[in-house]
Amino acid sequence: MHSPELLKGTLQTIVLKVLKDRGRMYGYEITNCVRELSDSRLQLTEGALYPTLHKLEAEGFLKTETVMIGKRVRKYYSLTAEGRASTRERVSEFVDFIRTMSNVLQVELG
Amino acid sequence: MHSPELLKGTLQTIVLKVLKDRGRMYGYEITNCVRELSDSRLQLTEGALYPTLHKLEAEGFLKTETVMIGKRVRKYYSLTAEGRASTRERVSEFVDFIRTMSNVLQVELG
DNA sequence: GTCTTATGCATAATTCACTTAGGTATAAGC
DNA sequence: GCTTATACCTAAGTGAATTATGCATAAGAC
Repeated sequence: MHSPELLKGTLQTIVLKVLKDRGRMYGYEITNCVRELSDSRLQLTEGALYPTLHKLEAEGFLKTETVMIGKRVRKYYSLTAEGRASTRERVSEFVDFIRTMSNVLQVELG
Repeated sequence: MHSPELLKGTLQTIVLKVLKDRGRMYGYEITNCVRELSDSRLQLTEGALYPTLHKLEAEGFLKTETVMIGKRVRKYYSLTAEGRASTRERVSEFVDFIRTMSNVLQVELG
């Protein structure tokens, strides 16, 4: 696991990007997806994930669709057009930030 | 300027690393140094910098030396042995975090 | 010669994303 | 039946930042 401090400010970007790459997903699925993509280095907590999803929805970046699986509720999230635009922005902003940081810290990436 | 959210959790690492690279520095100098290294993309605020320096000193990572320049006080900071070890750790942790993130976000760096 | 900018330190109140800690409920494995 | 996995949610607390101050000396513009 990484120092969780570093994750701050990147959670929204992560959520938006995996939704962009995979299309429709539900919360629990996003958690597992990120854990796999990160080789268990990133473990999204529910207390962080669900409020983030609700916020992104309230801001118009995500839309939802609720499905019943037997008697259990499952809430699928997907990007709106605005969400796709925002994802592009945030990812490129993140890449730019990394370039800047690697300059300040004098480290090589790639 | 970058979205300031991304900076969270990286300030200590930045301070430690520039001190490692440049040796003795004072607060105001660190601010300017980081601004130059980042092409004005990172602007450390005093309200964040000074408390951070004090904290790192209290934790034994930095030591200080106060010098009078005319009638003005200047407080130089430099790394302790522990500070150097911690810097190595944090920088490599940051690089590792970036690798993980580039995997999750499916972006190419370098 | 005074007015603005640069130098240089510092702290206090507030914000906000996250952690921690709880709560509810169904389904599957053993 | 008991534990684990699935699946949603919220509330209190933390802590690193922002924002807003405050103080003081030195330099440059004009």
